[in-house]
Amino acid sequence: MKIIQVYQKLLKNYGLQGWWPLNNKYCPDNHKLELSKGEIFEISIGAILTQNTSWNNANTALNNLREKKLLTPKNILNADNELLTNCVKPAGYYNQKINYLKNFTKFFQKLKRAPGRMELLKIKGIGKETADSILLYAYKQPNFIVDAYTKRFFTRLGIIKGKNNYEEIKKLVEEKLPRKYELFQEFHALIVEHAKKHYSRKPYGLTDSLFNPDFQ
DNA sequence: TTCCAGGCAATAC
DNA sequence: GTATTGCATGGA
Repeated sequence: MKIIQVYQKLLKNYGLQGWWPLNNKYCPDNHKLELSKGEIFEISIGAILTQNTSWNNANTALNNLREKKLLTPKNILNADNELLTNCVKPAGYYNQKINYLKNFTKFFQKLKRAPGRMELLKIKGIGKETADSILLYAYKQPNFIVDAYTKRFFTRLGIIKGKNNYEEIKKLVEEKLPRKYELFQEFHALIVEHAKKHYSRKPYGLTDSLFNPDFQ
């Protein structure tokens, strides 16, 4: 099956996902909206908080920060450390994440334009997936995000085999699909939605009735 | 109780 | 360059 067909099948089955959730809401018309600087910051902070953590846990932390008025660059950097820690705690890895948040925020404060991927990757705490999440959802750059779900799902479909690294998988998708951010946003969100149901527990994909002909 | 979540950096080989 | 390990909360 071609990659574009995988996307079409997911879209037909689940519909538009409207990522990234902002202020506890998904935005189906996110594609058209011009994001404010505050919204760009919130998406970026959320991308860091959700590293290897469920969105539910990350979102609790995000709401804590919002409640304490810490969802602005200035206030995060001036925040009392104990307060910041308590806000971030539900997201897990809080000792690391409060520093990751500060590192990104210092970078963000000086930013006058959309960041480059390389610049983001230099920040301690921003790896490939987080950088691509920020670029794709906050800055609407056509970067495909590769995550653990994507690797499992594509492996199961036979799209990738064995030891593909992040950049190879990313390139594969970006070269085979129209380079539009709207498409990459929806595709990634759809993969996560589908994979949550069928690729969370080993053996991965055993219940994947949508893509396994044995179930049809 | 065990397993896993929208990873990353440091370290070891 | 690839493999392993520590980081941590909360839900299923």
